[in-house]
Amino acid sequence: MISNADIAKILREISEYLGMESEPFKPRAYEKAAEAIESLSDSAEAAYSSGGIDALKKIPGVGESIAEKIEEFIETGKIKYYAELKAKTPVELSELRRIEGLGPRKIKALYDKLGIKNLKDLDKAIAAGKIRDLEGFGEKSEIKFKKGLEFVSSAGNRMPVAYAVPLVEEIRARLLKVKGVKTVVAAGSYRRRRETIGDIDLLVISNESKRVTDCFTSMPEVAQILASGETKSSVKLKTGMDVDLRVVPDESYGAALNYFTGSKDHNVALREIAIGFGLKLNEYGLYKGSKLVAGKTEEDIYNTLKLSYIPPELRENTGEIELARKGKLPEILQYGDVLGDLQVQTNWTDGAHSILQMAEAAMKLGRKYIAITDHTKSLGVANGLDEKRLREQMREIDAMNVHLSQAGHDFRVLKGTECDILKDGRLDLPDSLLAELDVVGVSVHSNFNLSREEQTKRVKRAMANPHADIFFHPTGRLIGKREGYQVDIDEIIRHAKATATVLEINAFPERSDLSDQNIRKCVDLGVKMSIDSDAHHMDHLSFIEYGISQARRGWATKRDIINAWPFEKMFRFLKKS
DNA sequence: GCCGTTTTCGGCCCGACTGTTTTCAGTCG
Repeated sequence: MISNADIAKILREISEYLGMESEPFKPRAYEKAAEAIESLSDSAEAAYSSGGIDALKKIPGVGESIAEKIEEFIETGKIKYYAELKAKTPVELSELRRIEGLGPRKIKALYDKLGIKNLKDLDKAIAAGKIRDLEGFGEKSEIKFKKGLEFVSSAGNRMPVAYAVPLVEEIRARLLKVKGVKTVVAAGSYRRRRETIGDIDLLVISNESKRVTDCFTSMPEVAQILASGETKSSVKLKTGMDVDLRVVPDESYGAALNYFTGSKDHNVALREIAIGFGLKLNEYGLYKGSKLVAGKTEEDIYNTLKLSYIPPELRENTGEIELARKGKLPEILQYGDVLGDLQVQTNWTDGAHSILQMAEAAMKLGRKYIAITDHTKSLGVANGLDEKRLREQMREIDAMNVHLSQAGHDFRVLKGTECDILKDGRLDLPDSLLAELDVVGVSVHSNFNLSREEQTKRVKRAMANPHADIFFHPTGRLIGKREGYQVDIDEIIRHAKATATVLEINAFPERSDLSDQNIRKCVDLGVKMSIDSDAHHMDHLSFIEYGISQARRGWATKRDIINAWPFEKMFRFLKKS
């Protein structure tokens, strides 16, 4: 089986090989095709097997020639054209490209002149002092590559956006204190709320860029200054994370924010539209000749380009621009739309706090309800509940609701479970007990290594149980720790439709499960979803916000998210099955 | 190599910074 990522990778390598020659436009074409394939929500291989080469050509950026190469790759696992390019310059591209400052042209020069094929060769050449004498290189290049090599091993991998928040806030607070600074905004993938970020992009509004830059590059977290100029500087932190800083004057705020938020593809598409209107868009504004026509706000820029405003979470050039042109962007879920939380654990199992503590914390956040969904008995490590303890917990919750209502709180605690799905797809609690609960979540916590077919069958059986309301964290992945279990998620989504099972958008940062792409599939099919914190601690309840981001990135509207509905409607929907 | 409310041919996003150069190519986002 060939994944979209595999196809994108080989197309991207072709692009880079072409970039080594003086090919002016082909590299861009391959690059564009790679990005399109990568952001496809469906498998290109599946598209090819049902629709042939014509289906491939429907992908934007894929024409006759690239479609043929993808076909060859799917059919034979190889692309001859790629092999020829690689034979000409047999280097480990993906390795060498991780070095800051090494692009296709320099990689080629190093290979041609010193025979450098990989990082090991590069290390040796540096040790022998060979780089500095090379034409087009020098002593500084040698030092830069040496530093680059040090960072490759500790290279900051992408991290869930939530985990970058404290760092971003700290840097923001620091820069805001610099004299002359009006605004500091984190843009880039942070603002687009991608599930993980690879670097941090900060935009500062100030007329005194020198002061800001000095403060920024001398922060204690900085390990290396990668660039430091008039308006732009860039550092690598000791953690391996890159942070870019851009300082612009007030009148360019909207243009700079738009430029710096990206995505790159979205920006390129906007600039092409600007050209169509005889305008030029850059980070300082939208220009007609040398006259500034928009730039103060992002809204101005979109409106001048005859587009409706596009929220940052949608700016990936995956169809949002066409819809904005027609004024038909979906009204995506708003922050604040989620009224309650349908997955919360307590100290009855592996959570840190009591039911009451979690309820009070949720009330403080303005929630109207939470479902207590502790683990079940087969999850021994979490001290999962058996029937007897769950019944005890249910009595406590009933009493608590009476107490809360008497105290005048418009808040409800729902009786629920995160019921383990057993190896054969049966559930860990008897149907008679499940029938008495308000919310039955089901989830996989064991037997991760089943085959794709077996795992899919197992989950489908659990979802088919008439008491199963929500399938929690449907793919089981933990970002940076483990891939999800093997499961046919498309089949699960179809099955969710057929059985009226809700699929969860688990907002716990390292889960972020469903992914935005899977959310969009659910939206397209009309499968309902819930956004839950999976809180094991009071502080986790606010993770809901990241789930909302994820839902927005998946183009979900209020209609798609059951806990954005009024309580009664949500409750009726759960109990319907 | 791709693409079309300006085009089936002739365009292709735009600018900052660095290092190695005496005016610019390469890299990056």
